Amino acid sequence: MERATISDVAQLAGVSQATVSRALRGVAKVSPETRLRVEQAANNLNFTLSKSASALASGKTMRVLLLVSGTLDRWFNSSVLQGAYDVLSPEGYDIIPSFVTNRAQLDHYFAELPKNRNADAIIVSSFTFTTELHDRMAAMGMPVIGLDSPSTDGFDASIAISNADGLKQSVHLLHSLGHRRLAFIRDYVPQDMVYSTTTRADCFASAIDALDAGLEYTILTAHTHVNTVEPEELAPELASLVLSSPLRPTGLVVETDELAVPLMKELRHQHMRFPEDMSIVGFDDAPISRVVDLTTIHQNPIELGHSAARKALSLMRGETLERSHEVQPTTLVLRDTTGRAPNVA
Amino acid sequence: MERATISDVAQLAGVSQATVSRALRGVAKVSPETRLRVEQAANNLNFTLSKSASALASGKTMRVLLLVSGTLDRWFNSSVLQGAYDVLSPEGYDIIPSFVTNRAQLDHYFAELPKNRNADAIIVSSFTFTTELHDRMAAMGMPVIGLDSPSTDGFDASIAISNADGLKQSVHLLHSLGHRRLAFIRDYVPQDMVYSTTTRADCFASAIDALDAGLEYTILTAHTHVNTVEPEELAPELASLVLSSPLRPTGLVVETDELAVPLMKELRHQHMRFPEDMSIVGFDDAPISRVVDLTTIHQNPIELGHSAARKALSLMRGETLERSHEVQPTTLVLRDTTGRAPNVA
DNA sequence: TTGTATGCGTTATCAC
DNA sequence: GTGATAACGCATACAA
Repeated sequence: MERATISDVAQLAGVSQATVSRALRGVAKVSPETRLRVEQAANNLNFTLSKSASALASGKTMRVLLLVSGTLDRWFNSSVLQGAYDVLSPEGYDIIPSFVTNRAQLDHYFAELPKNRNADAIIVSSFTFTTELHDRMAAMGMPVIGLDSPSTDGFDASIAISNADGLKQSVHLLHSLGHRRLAFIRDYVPQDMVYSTTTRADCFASAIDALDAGLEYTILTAHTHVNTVEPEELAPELASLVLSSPLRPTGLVVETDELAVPLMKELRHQHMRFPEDMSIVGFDDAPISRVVDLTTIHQNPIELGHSAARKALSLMRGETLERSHEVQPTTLVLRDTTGRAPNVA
Repeated sequence: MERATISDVAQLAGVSQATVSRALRGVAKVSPETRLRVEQAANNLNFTLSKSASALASGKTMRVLLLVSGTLDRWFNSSVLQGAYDVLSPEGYDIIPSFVTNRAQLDHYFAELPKNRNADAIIVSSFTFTTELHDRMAAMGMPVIGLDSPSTDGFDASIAISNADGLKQSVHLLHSLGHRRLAFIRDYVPQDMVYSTTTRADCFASAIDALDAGLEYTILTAHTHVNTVEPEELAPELASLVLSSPLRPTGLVVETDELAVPLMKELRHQHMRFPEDMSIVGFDDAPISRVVDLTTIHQNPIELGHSAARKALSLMRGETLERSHEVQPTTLVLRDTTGRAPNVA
């Protein structure tokens, strides 16, 4: 009843350890008959190769780390995981997910885990890095793939979306609908920020400046960080920020759908109608936005996961990527929460 | 620049490999001074233990498998993952998630992966098992923890929720609100069913029978399986099933919130008002249900993950659980989609 | 195509 | 409390 080892299989098949190893992995030259015999023997003994032993002997762990910012049960993160799984799993790789929510945890993660050959590559999602961290990653001795990172610095490869494009699309939409006073809504930005979504506010401002159409805008920030509470708990505060803003914005752009939805709900409680009184644009095209017919900027985190995983695969095989750093386009999804600006003073 | 091994550290610290191993793991007797010296040496060399080597030598892989039914980016599954992570990660365990969506994949999974000592335990979520699979699991040589499984058979431990209680609560609620004709809505149930949610229809029927209050009911099933399409694509079909049912139900109980939300939206397009014309109860209390104020049955998959992980931990340590198989209660969450039955013929 | 021999980096069992 | 040393189960030159 003890689990069998490779030599048990070898013995039963009447061949050497080495041949069993070759046959089972389908590499090198093994005659069809031998292969068959080995496979049958392995089957009889209920045998599969030990990952630990293989890893030790070969130097490849067949594991890739996935580090995300924020908990694993968030839509974006779990979708990235699913995407990475889609391409890595068929190739025999295990994915080891983990997450951090602040700079301290991030530092600790990089200080502890990856000094060693405990994985063949790491995919790092949605972080803003310091140059110090870049150096540390570069010294890690394994490919580091960035996903949705503001910079490509320190990454061997990366896949990102263009927050700038997305925000530009939002701004242009609202502008063309006649809105002249816009607001960007976001949650609290920690000093030790690690989230790349925080760059969206800057993109929003840049888009308006670049448009140069005389639009006024303001950036409204909640006091509480959304990761410490549920998004809907921020809604009252955000709503009051919007309604009490001296600018009286008619066009709202929100950092994420997750934030936009409860905000919109709260504003409706305050008798604001969308899009008659106000227009609102989210970001992400998360499933929730379809439910409430929210106009938003589409991105596909599963695809990001695919892309990052493919880059990881190539890098692990020692190939050189023709395009190390790529950017996925974002698209504007028009639904029911945007319309012509109201005729107000 | 080559990564250091334990002997490099030993040399630098002026001790033996064995002592380094003991010191770094904080086990057995090592004098404080020695420990300090070793730790400094390890730090200087940027050294951490190799998981592969440790696993091979010790026989413990420090890995636990998490097998879920359905993709990893679904709310329930990613929450379970997060929960398991919360308790396993601090203990030094890696979690290796994977998923299957049908019986064939499930069989393949069990045929391939776990014959071997590639993990110390496995958590299996939301499956309906055949006795054959039970036997296979029992023979796997590692603790098997069930999560949300209809039966405790074949599991060394398990944590579940009471679907029966939840459905009973739904039925009683609708009954006490005066509803006399109920319908249970679900998506297509594959022949080779692996999802435990499919048992909910049975619970619904049993609850009505047990109530014995003369309620009439019907069970409405979509033709397409929700895993092959987006939930909202099923909405039109489900809505027409509801509205064309000869029973003319006024109280709807839906298998999951994920299904209830688009159904309700579609029914509203058909001029049904909730709860004036109809009442609807979901199941899960997924975040989406809060957004649309759906009355539903609450469960907490993160807690399930915690519980399963704790059981796994104990089992891996060779402890005997005082309560191997536990059931978490479900609670009814009243929101805005349920009300008194309409006064119709 | 197949077999032999060595090493991968730890842990654990002994001694001391 | 610490140091040798033999496993652990496999991959891979190198031979044959």
